[in-house]
Formats: sequence, C-alpha cells, structure tokens
Amino acid sequence: MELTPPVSTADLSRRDRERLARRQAMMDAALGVFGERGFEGATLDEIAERAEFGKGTLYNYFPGGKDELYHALFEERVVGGLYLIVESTLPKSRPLSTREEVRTAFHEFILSLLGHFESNRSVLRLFMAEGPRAFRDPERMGEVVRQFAGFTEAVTGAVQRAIDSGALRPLPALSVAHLLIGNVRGVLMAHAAADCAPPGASPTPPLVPSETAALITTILFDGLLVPADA
Amino acid sequence: MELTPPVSTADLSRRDRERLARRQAMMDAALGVFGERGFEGATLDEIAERAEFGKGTLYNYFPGGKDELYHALFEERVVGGLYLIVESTLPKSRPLSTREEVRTAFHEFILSLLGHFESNRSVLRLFMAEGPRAFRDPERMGEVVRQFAGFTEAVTGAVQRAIDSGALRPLPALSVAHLLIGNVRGVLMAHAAADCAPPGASPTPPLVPSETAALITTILFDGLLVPADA
DNA sequence: TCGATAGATGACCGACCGGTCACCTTCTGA
DNA sequence: TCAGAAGGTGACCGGTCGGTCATCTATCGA
Repeated sequence: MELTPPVSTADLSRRDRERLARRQAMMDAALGVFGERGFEGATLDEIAERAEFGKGTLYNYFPGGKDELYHALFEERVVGGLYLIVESTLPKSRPLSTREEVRTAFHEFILSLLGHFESNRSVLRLFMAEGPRAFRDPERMGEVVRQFAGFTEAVTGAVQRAIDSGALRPLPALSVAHLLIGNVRGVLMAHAAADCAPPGASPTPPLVPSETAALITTILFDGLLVPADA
Repeated sequence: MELTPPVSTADLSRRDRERLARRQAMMDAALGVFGERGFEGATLDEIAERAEFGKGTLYNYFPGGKDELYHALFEERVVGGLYLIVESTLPKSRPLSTREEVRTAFHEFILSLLGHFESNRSVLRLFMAEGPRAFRDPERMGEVVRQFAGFTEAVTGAVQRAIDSGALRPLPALSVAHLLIGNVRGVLMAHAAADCAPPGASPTPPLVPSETAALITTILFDGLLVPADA
C-alpha cells in the first residue's frame, strides 16, 4: 500500500545522511552480488569488499546479517518498484471504460514492468531467481507474501473495473490478473535464463521492451486467432 | 530431438536391473531434496540418507558428484518431460489448418504442460528454481541450453504452421512461442512461489490444470477484449 | 589539547559440506 | 568351501563462509 517514505535527504543531519549513503552503498553492492551469485552463492566477504567496507560494518547496518540484507533489498528494490509501476499506470482514478482506454492502460503497465526490470538486470535476478527460498524466517516470508498479494490485488482491481465497464470479457478477475503478471514474469524469466548461456548464441530474441510489450498486449487483448471472418 | 531410450528392462541382466533400480532410487531422493532445498541448499548427506545408501555409493553411480546428479535429473525428468509433451500434442503430423484445430491442439499442449508439472511439484521446483545457476560447467550449461532451444524450436514450428495456414495472426512465430511457453512458466512459477507461504493463506487460486488451461487458451487465442461489437 | 564515545575493522571461530579412501560385506565361480 | 573381485560404506579431511569481538580510529564536546 504505502510507498517508500518521501523523506527528503535535505532535513537530515550530516551524520544521518552519511549513514544513509553508506547503507545505500552496501545495498548496491549486495544487489550486484546476489544478482550474480544468488542467495546461497553470495558471500558477505564479497559484498563487504565490493562496498569497500569491513565485514563487521555490514553487521552494524544490518544486524540480521545475510537474511536481513536480502530482505531489505527485496522490499526496497523489487516490491518498491512494483508499487511505483502499478500506481503510475493503473491508479484507481484512471478511467477504464472503453476498450481503447483499457488497452492503452495495460499496455503502459506491461511496458513499465518490462522496462523496469530490463534496465536493472540485478533486480530482475533478485526477483526471479530464488525469491522464496531466501526467506527462511516465516515472519519475513509472510511479509513478502503479503506485499505481493497487495500488488496482485491492485492489478485485480483494475481488471475488475475494466470487466465491470464491459470492456473486457467477464472472466474471473483474479485469475486474469495472475495470468497478466505471470505473462510478464515468464518473459522476463526466459530472458534472465538466456543470458546465462555464454557459448552457443541462444536463439532468444533480445528483449526490446516496446516491441515485447506491444506483442503481449496484442496477444492478450486481441487474441492470437485471426478474427472470425467478419 | 531424440527421446529417452526405449530400452525395456526385460532384456537386462539381474545385475544391471538392480543397478538401474538403485540409480533411480538415488535420483528420486535427489529430486526431492533438490526440490525442497534448491541446488546449493541440498546436501549429499541428506540425499544419500533418503535414498538409504552410503554417501560413497552415490559417487559410484554419479562420479561427477552433486553437479552430475543434478544434471542427470534435469535432463531426464525436466527435459524428457517437455519432449514427451510436445511430441504427443504438437507433432509435425498433426494438422493445424483451421482455427478450431489450432485452438484444440494448443489447448492440449498447455493442459499437458500444466498437468505434468502440477503432478510433480519437485520437478517443477527443479525447473523453476535456479535452473541456470546449478550448471557451473559451461559444457553442461551449453547442453541444457541446446535442449531448451530444441523444445522452443518445436513449438515455434507448430506456431509457424498455424500462421502459414492462416489460422493465426501473422506475428513473429518465435516470439509467440516464447510467449506461450513463458505464459505457462509464469503461471507455474506463481504457483510454486505460493506454496512457500505457510502462515497467511495466500489468495492464489489453487491450480486446477483444466480450468487454468482453458483460461489461458481463451485469453491467448480469443483475446481479453470483448469482440468489437459485430 | 585531551578524554570519551561511536563506530569501523578484519583476524578468528565453529559449523557445515563436498569429496576421498581404506575397510568391509557380499557375491561369484571353481 | 574358499579365494578373489566387485562394490557398498561412513569416518575423515580440507576448504569455505556466516557471524563475533577485541582492537583501533575518528569525531566531538569541554
């Protein structure tokens, strides 16, 4: 629901600003390492080294260690990104009455999702790779699940509005939302998997967000079949 | 391309049959452990214990250790399954001329995929979780990529035939195939992720392959939008 | 200038796990 | 019945990594 706090860095003491900057540097380093090596494969030594801090310092900022670091990263970079996207492309205030309005809105939504993850491979890996396995603490796990549920719910709401207005077929909105999200997820996953193959050039087409989004939108909204001959 | 060898167990010596049975027992155990704990998290001790063999015995059957075990499992259970499905639902010989033929064939394809993975959660996890990261040896990695490319290619061929016959819109066949596969993958992933949440009941609808397949088929082939008012 | 406090640091510890190998059991064939 | 081979076994080894803590450094107020 709530977004990341809109606190400006201006009204913080120098001390606090420094603390924040260090924290960000650590999270940047951690994002890279987790993205490259996965949760289990990443070592705190490498994260500390890349952030140019001692390992002990990591524990000053993230007392929960590896788990807390990963969790913070996931919440801030992945979940935060999803919320920003849904709030900017599918806000409750956006009219979804006509077929064209609906089509445009969801096209923007898909495009934003693809663009967001495309422009930040590490976040993508973080999102895809092993989401659940990293959250061994049920408490943390529950938190993440709740966040995702909120995201899905927001999309479901938009779908439901479009159905209510008569623009979309009266299919179960939750399932449609899942499918929509799953679709983007699937494309991103295939893409994430593709760039693990160094030797034979894989036949996966490069991910061009605009083209892919257009394709997904066409297929999902207009269908693959040629229209029954009018 | 080629399927798993159609060798009957009948014409094997007792010794060889025993060897095969033990090998299968080990792979079954390994599948469970890899599925539950992921590649890094799985320990050979646990696999050996669950298979009721000594750890050393594992190395008699899989000299390459953990890597070879995982690779064998992936090839046999995941890739093998994919090929069986594509060959039974989208064979080259199947006619894909009319819109109804195309719709039916791909519906069966999607249904088979969902059913296969639904009925074997561990395989699903194996497939989803961390596919690429486990293949550290570039040689193995290349092999897996080639296998998947073959699978995608087979689906692409079917899509192309349907386009050529005029049943499907003239969209790029490879991209459509990727999207189709990605779609199923996405649904499965969402589902796999969902049953990691023990506390709050997640709002993910249970995966009923027949219903989900019907939904995917409807959306993909007929489109979400209500038809332009005829 | 100088104590005192906050916080950065990395050597170190202990747990864990992949992989090895000397030993032992079981089966075979004469 | 027994010698020898085939192969199962798990204690053990070495390396790795998450996490700790005594020590050191930098900053600050007096």
